[in-house]
Parts: sequence; structure tokens; C-alpha cells
Amino acid sequence: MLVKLGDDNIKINSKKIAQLAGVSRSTVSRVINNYSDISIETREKVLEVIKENGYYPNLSAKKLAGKKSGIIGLLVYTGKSSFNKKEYKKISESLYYSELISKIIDAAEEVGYLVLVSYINKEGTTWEKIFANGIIDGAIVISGGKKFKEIENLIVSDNKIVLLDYEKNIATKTVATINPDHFQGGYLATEYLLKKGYKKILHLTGEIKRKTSIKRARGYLKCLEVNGIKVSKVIGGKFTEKSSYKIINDYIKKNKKFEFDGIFAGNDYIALGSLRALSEHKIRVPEDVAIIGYDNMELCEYTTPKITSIKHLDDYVAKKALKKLMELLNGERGNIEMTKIEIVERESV
Amino acid sequence: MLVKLGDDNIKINSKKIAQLAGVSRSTVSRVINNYSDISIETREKVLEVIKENGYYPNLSAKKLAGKKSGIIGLLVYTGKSSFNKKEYKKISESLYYSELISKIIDAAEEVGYLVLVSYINKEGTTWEKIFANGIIDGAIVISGGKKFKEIENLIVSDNKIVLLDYEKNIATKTVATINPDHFQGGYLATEYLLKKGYKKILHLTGEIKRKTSIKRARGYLKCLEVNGIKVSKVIGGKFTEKSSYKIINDYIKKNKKFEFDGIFAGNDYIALGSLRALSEHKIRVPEDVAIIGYDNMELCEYTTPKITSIKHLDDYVAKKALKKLMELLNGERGNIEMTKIEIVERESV
DNA sequence: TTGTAGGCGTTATCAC
DNA sequence: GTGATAACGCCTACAA
Repeated sequence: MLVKLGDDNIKINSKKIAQLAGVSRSTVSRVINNYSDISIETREKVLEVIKENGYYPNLSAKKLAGKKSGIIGLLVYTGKSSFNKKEYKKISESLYYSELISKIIDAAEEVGYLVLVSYINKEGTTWEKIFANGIIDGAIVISGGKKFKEIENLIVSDNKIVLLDYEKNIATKTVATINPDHFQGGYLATEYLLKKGYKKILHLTGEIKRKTSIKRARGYLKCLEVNGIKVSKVIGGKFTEKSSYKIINDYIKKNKKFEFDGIFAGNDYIALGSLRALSEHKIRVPEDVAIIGYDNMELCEYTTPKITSIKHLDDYVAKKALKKLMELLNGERGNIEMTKIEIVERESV
Repeated sequence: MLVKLGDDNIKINSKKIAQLAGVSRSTVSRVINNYSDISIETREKVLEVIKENGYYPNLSAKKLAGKKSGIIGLLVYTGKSSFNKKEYKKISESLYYSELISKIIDAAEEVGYLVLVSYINKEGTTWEKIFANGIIDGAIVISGGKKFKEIENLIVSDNKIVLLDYEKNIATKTVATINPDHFQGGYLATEYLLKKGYKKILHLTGEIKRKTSIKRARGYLKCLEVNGIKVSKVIGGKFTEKSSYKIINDYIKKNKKFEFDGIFAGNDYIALGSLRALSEHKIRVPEDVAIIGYDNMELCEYTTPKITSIKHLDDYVAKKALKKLMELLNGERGNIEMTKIEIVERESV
């Protein structure tokens, strides 16, 4: 029967608690905030009354009086390209971040924080409201590779912000950042294939101009170089199942053969399309050709064979982001960190 | 340059705005709250100063002064069974609700609300904090078929709550509820198969004791009855790919044939397992046997053939929940509503 | 160790 | 139509 209000349904506050405990409001405050200059008996008495009445200090008042609220903002920026063009997407249209968002909420809970989630849409609306409303202590911004710089200018400099960008690697002095290590991801994927005995590896990626693609490709090439492998080929397309299916299909028809024994796919959709194309040409996976995907989406579990994939550890990232934010809240300076990467082994390699 | 503080980085508040506009704080307040008893010139002048200085009223103060905060809580209860047993799960462990959660955040944004997301864990922690902290105006509780009753007792009666339960249909007088229409889902799925010409339909579901299963099965049976179909069979198992694969596989081996021409699967994993089992026995889908799943998970898109599935419209549910909550906030009474259902047509039927 | 008083930024009430 | 003033619930000097 907690949060139970008084019999007359009158809101309970520190004044009431003070009355019931026979002390002053400041004493109640001292107990709540765990101050030391207070006698043991008084503290226990107050705590008892607090518990009996299911009293929780009012957060608004607390925040207003200068304390932290224990609430952080989580802003998801799923804009398509330029911030000015307002080509933003709602959170629900970008389920890509679902898991990360959930992990952050959980990680926050672990350190006693609540999370106010919203997406950054256009100027003058939600996110401004969040930063200006005097509720949150700090915020984590998931930027999804979009132009954070444009947002940055609009944010008060003394806001405590951790930028979590899965795509671009933005250098910014105003906030702490966590960036994806695409190079490392590309390197690891390639190395994994090599270790498994595949030596002629094709890297089939999405839009080749995107930094994501470039960094992963560099990791791929570097790994081949380090291991003294001469055969390399990068084909760009789109990050879709359809695109990769067509590319592999056309390639085989044109060349009358498929000379690679491994494919490092830029993401799981690409892996899926490749798999379908190879299957239709009776090329077996992983016996003839191995495929490794990227992102470790759920669909990898439900293909035949199941797709081995590269994963940026959401768990790690979420905890890291929280830790960084807590550091900022404690006055420490922010810096840049990279994500941690893992290979989820399944059947396609 | 919004949210930009003054030159000296001094926090801007209504007092400052009042000074700059040459009016009193009350007048500023009137402008902010769109009150009518104010001259046009004064209003415009104040609005100008507000805009120039990127002023946003402090939410904590607003709430403290008795206004709504514009923040609602979203509590996800992913407990395994009994609330007392503390067998709760974190949000990230129940990705099943990811889409719904996102939709709710978006729907809230559309009516100018922010969402404080958390999960209900054990007594005395997060959710109590949320309900008692004087920040939220109301809350949506996603209960996932678990024992909401136990939570209900712990919630102050005058809290504005919309209960969103995808599994059980709980009758409760204290809150507005939105329940899943499993009966309707089962009916629609069956009807869809019949309309497509499949007449011998097997209903393969998960744990048969669960209300979810029972209601869907009733819908299935009712539909067959209405359409004068005599052939019916319900097999229970688990809501997993493995389970359904085994069931279909065993069934075919035992009976040396598969006499049904349609399968209504209790969820998409079951559909997937059935598909795999049938494929291995060279039974073609949908030529020989049609399969319809339930939940419309993303994986339906990536199977061969793609799985047709039943979907409770998250979009609809989210908007409905928000609308209900707004009604509660406006003093109207809560009642019970059902979810809306849709068939997502793909290739397996 | 404890109590008093003033302030955080807003809104509502009551004057004018 | 506008301006003082007292709340809202808490925290933090400062005083005792």
C-alpha cells in the first residue's frame, strides 16, 4: 500500500511528514537527502513516518530547489539528411534503434535514472522543450549519422550531453561522443572469414559514398593486406535485399561463374539478398561460399542457413553512454569512445 | 539560436522576460498560457521578447504551480508471472513491445506530450517513483498479460491510467483499458483462409492454457461453425519455431500424410516452424498448404515464401491509448476498448 | 542537532 | 487589461 495518500486523499508532503514525526521540514529534508548532521533517533522516526505514509518527495519541487531530477533525456534523431530540410522520421519509423533504446532505458534504471524519450523533429518543438524544461539533468542523443552539427548549435552549451552516433564519427568539443567502429567491424568480419579458410572474399556493400561503407571497406582492405591476400573486390549498391540480390545475380549471369568463396556483406539485408541469389544458382552456403552479415538483425536467426553477423554491442554502448553521462553530471570532461564489436556465429560461414 | 541563454549565461525566466518587455510576470504568464484578457499589443510585444530570448517556461515550476507537465509515463510490465515473485524482465528483454512503445512515443508527440519510459520491476522502485514524483500527468501501462491486479492495488486511485494489455482481458474499474481482440483475430485469420478456398484448416497454437490461445481458438472454431465447415483440429504446443516444427514433422511421419490444406498458426514463430517442416516433406506453400501467422513480425518478410500474418495494429492501439489518456486527463471516465486487427497479405496463403 | 526564513519559477487570486 | 501577492514543495543558508 505504498503511494497511498492520506485518508482524505490529501497530498502528502514534507510538511505533513514533519508534523507527524514531530520535527521541522528541514529535518525531513535532511533525512531524505541522507545528511549526516542528524541524530539517529530522529532519522529513524522520520524514516518510519515516511514509510508509513508512502511519501516520495515531489520531483518538480526538488528540481526547482536546485537538485537533480534523476531524469535524463533520450533524443533519437532519425532525420533523413539535413536538419534544415526537416526530413526527420519518427521513432517508430526507425526500429533500427529499438534495442539500443531499450538497453539505455534499462541501463539508466540501474543507476536510478528515469528516461524521457523523444525524437528530434524540427526546430522549436520537442527536443527544445526537453532541453529547456528544467526537468532533465542531461541527455543522450542518438544521431544516426545525421547532421548533429546543426543541432549542436541550437543546444545550450552547458547541457550535459552524450552523443551516440552509429554512423558518422563526429569530432565535437561540446559533448562526449560514442562512435561506431566501422573500420574495426570490417576488419573483424574479414579476419573471421580468413580464419575459417575463405581466401577470395568479396565485399558487397551499400551506398559506397556513405562513411559507414567507406570505413568498413577500409577495414576489409586493411585486413586483406595484413594477411597478404591479393584478391579483393568491393561492389557498392544499396543497403537492401533487392539490390544485393540483383548484383549477385547479374554478376553470375555475366561472368558465368562466381569465383569468390566468401562474401562480407555490408549489412544483413545484403547478406540475405546474396544468400537468395546464390541459392537460386545452386551455390551452397557455406560449403561453396561463406556469407557474413552486419548488424545482427533478428532475421539472421530465421534464414536457411542462419546468417553469421557482426554486431555493435548495444549493451556495451548503452552502459558506456550512461557512464559517460554520469561522469559529465559529476563535472568530468567528455571524450570520444568507440563501440565494441562482436561476431555472432551462426551457419553461413 | 534557440534555448540560448543570456550573455552572462544567466538563466532566463519569466521575470527577465517581463523586465525586457516592460510588463509584469503575470502578464508574461497570461501570454504563455494564451489567456484572452490581454491587449493585442502587449501580447505581441511579449511574444517577441520570448522568441528573441528563446525562452521556455520551466516545467518543474509550472507543474508545481498546478499546471500539467505535458509528460506522461509509459510503464512496461514484462514480469514473467507473479508480481510478488519479482520475476520481472527489463524492457530490453521484451523486444516484443518495441514497436508499440515507439508508436506510443510518437502518438504522444503528436498531441504535444513527452513520454517517460520505464518498466515496472519490483515494489518500491521505479514505477512508484514515477507515480509519486509529481511529474507525470498520467500514464499508460503495458501489462503484457501479467498480473496487473497486483500492481493496481499499489497505484493511487486518482492516477490517470490507461491499461494496455495485449494478452489478458482484465476487467478493472479503476482504469481505462485497451484489450487485444484475440477472438476476432482468430476469426479473421480463419475466414481469410476460407475465402481463399482452403477448407481443411488446422489451428496450430502455443500453450493451450493461455487465454491468448483459448480466445484465438474460439474465434477459429466459431468461424468454421458459421461457415458450416465440419473439419477442425486444434493442436497446442509452444509459441516457438522449434515446437511447431516438431509437431508438424511428427504429425506427418505418424500419419504418413498431411490432410489439411491450411494452417492457422498461433504466432509467426509457429508459422515459421510449420513452413520449415512442410518444406522438408516437399509439401509446397501455398500451393498444397496455406499458412497464416500471427503478430506480423519482421521475419515474415524474409522467409520463402513470405508469411501472411495477423496484426494487432500498434498504430491504432497507440493512438487509441493516447486518446483515452487525454480523455481521462479531461475528467472523462474510462472504459474498455478492443484492438483493431488487420491481415498483412504476403505469399504463404 | 534542529528550526526559521527565503528562494527556486510558475500560476491563480484579487485588487486596481 | 494589468500588476502585486501568495501559494506549490523542496532545499539551503543561517540562527539557535
